[in-house]
Amino acid sequence: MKQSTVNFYDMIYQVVRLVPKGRVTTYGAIAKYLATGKSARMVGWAMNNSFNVKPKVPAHRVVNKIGLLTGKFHFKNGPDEMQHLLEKEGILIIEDQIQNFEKIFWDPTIKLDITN
DNA sequence: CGATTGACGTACG
DNA sequence: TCGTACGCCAATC
Repeated sequence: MKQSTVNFYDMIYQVVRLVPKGRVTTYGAIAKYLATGKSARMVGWAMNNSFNVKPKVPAHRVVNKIGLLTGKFHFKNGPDEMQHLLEKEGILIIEDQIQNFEKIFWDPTIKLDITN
């Protein structure tokens, strides 16, 4: 394990934890925020490892660019858990796709959002 | 050590 | 508008 890689993952975890309740962000947004640019895949890879990290990361608030719950199958509690958690936060999901995604989307780059 | 895969994203047809 | 191809970068096989 290289320290640089650990640091990279740690940054991702911190960003995900900053996502407010009832809001979601995307892998690409996080990757861009970390200046990794096109390496959005690495963000997803970090999420996979996030289950082994403490405190645990709310990975259910991270979806792909179109607001699709692509990573729900990776959840330890089962794929339905991710959608359930999001719905519990007030997010409506239909066919694994977040409704009003643009409205609840939280960009880490902004991070100062007033709409709350 | 080389080939394959993957919780993504963009480009192209 | 939808499906396919390719690029990124690390981890795994």
